[in-house]
Amino acid sequence: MKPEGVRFLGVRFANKANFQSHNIMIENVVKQMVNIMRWKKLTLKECITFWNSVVIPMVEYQMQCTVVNETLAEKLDSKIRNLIKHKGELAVHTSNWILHDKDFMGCKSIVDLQKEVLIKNLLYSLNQDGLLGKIMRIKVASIKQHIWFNGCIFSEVKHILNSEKQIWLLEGIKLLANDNFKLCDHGRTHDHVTSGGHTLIDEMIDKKNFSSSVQSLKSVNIMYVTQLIDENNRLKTWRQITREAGRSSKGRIPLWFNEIEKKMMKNDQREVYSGYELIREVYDRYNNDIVYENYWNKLESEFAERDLEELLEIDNRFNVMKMGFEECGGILELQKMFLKLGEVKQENINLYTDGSKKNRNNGIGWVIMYIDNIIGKGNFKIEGKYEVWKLELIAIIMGLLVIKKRAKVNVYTDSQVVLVDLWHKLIIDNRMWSTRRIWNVKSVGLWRWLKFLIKKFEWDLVFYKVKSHSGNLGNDWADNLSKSALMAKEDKNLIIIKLNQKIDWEYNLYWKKELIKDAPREFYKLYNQWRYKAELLSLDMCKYYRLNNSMEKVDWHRSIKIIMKAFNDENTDKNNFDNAYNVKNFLEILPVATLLNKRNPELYESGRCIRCNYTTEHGHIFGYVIKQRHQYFK
DNA sequence: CTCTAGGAATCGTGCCCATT
DNA sequence: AATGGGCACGATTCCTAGAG
Repeated sequence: MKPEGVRFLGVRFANKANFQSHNIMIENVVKQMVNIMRWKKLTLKECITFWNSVVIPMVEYQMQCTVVNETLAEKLDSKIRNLIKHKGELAVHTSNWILHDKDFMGCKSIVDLQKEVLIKNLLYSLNQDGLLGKIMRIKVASIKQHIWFNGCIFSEVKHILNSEKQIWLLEGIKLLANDNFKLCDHGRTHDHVTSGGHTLIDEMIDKKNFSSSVQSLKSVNIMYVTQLIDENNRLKTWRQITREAGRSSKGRIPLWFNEIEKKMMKNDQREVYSGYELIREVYDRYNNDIVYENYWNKLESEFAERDLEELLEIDNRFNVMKMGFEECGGILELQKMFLKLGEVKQENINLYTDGSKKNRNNGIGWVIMYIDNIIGKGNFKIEGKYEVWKLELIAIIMGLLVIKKRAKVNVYTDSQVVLVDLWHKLIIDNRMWSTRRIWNVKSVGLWRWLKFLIKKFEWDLVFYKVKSHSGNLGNDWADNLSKSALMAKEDKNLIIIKLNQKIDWEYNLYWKKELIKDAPREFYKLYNQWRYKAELLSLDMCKYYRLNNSMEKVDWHRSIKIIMKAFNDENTDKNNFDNAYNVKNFLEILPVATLLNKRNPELYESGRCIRCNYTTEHGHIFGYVIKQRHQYFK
C-alpha cells in the first residue's frame, strides 16, 4: 500500500499538516520494525544494534515535523523494551534504566532522543543570523500574539503551559520545561518582553477564564491592567475601551471585564481601589525603560573644557565596556587608559598584542606604537578558564577597546589560529557565520564580541603575523607585559569577562538557571545518562554506597565492565544467557532461596541457603542450580 | 481535541406616544 | 413642532454544548 503524502529529504509529509499524522507514521515504523525483529532469531545485542542504527535514525528524521507526546513516546519505548527483555531472557520487571544506560546495554530511548533533537534544533534555528532566524522570530511573535502573552515565552514557562492549540515551538518548550530546561533566563525588563504596563490581565482574573478571553482581549488591544485606567484613576467603561480600539461596542460585555470591574471598582463613580491606582513615575519608567547613570556631573567637572560630542563618545565607550565585563578593578584602569589615549592623535597606529598562560593564571598585554614611539601600553590579569588562543583574542579586543572610533590600526599578533583560521574565515570572508557551523567553535561569544565592536566603532583594521621572540620591539614588550600580569597579585588589574546577551547568543540553554555554555545536545545526553545513574544508586542494593558516598571509593568503571563482560564480548546464544544471568545477579532478582521464600512461603518454607542451610545472606545463589538444570533439559 | 451552530447579552436605531 | 422615555427588533459579540 502506498503511504499518503510526499517525501522530501527523508521526511514524509502527510496531506494534513498536524502532529497526529506524523505521530502515526512514527508509530507505524516502530511497530513494523519491532515486529520484524520479534520473529527473527536474534540475540539481545543484535536487537539493540539494529534498533540504534536503523530504527532510531528513521524516527529521528520523522520527528522533525512533530512533537511526540510523552505518553506515546513511552508507549513506543516500551515496545522495544519488551522485545529486548524477551530476547535477553530477562524478567519483565527488570528495571528499564539498565537497558537505556550507556554503560550497560545502551539502547536509545525515544523519550530521550526527542529531547536531545529538540534542544539542538531549537537553539540552532533561533540563533540563526539568516533567513531561518528571521522566520523563527516571526513565529515567536505570532505565538505571543496568539496566546496574548507579554513576556518571553522561553523565560516564563508557566504562562504557556495551558495553551490549547498544538504549536511545534510551544510543545517543544513545554517538553523541555518538564526537565527544568529553558532557553532564556531574564527578568521582566528585557527586549523579549512587550512593554506598556506593569500588571497583567491574567494576574487579575481567574486562570480558567483567561484562555477563553484571549480573543476579546485581542480585539480591544488590552494586555495590561494599566491600559484600563484613565488619568483620574477611574476604570474606563466598556464603551470607552471599544471606541479606543476602533470597533463597535455592540454585543455582550465579556466576562473578564465584569470580573475586573467587580474587583477593582470602589464606588459607582468607577474609582479604583488605592492598590490599583496608577503612579505616574512607575508607568513612565515601564514605558520608556530608561536606565539613568549618575556620573555625568562627575565627568563634566573633570573634563570641563571638552566638548559635548567628545563626552558622548566617552560615555558610549564606557557603556560598551560595561557590556563585556563584570564589575571588577580592571574596568577603571581600562577607562583611564582610554581617556589618556584620547588626547593623542590616532592615525595609522600599530597595536602589538600577546596573551600568556601559566598554572591557571591568565595574562594579556598590549602596546600601541606610532612609528617608533610607544604611546600607550597596558596589561591585565584575566580570571577564568581560557586557552592560549582565546587569550590572544582577548588581548586584541582589550587593546582595541582603548582606541578611538574610526582609527586606522595595524594589528600584530603571533597567533596563527586567530589570524588565519578564524579572522580570515569568520570576519573577512564572512561565510562561516551560520550557527550550525560555528556552534562547535569554542567561546564563539568572543568572536561575536569582536565583530560587534568592529561594526560599532568602524576601525580600519589590518592584521599582520609576527614571529614571537624575533626581536620585534613591540611584540617583545607585549610579551613582557602579559607575563608580568600573570604574576600580579593585586586586584587592580583584574578583569572578569561576562558577555552581555546582546553580544553573546540571543538564546542559550539554561538548566535550573545555570547557563550551559556549549554543546547543548551533548549536555542533554549527559543529563539523561546521569538520570539513569541516579536510578542505579537508588536501588536497594546500592544503599550502602549511597549512604557512605564520601567514605567509600567504588570503582564503578571496573564493576560495570565485569557485570557486562558477557554482553560486550561476543555474540552467541550462550553469551546471551550468561549476560542475562549476570544482570539478574547484579540486580538481585535471581530466584535465590530468600526471594522464593518471600514470594511463596507455603511452598518454600525456609529462606536459608539450601547448600549449607546456614544463613540468608550467604551468597550461594540458587540460580546457579537452575542454570545447570536448564542446560540439562535443553 | 477541534470546530461550529445557536443561545445569551448588549448596544443602536426607529417607532410610538406623552409632554412641553 | 420639538423633545424624551419606553419598547421592539436587528446587529454584533461572547460563550458553551454537542457533533464528529
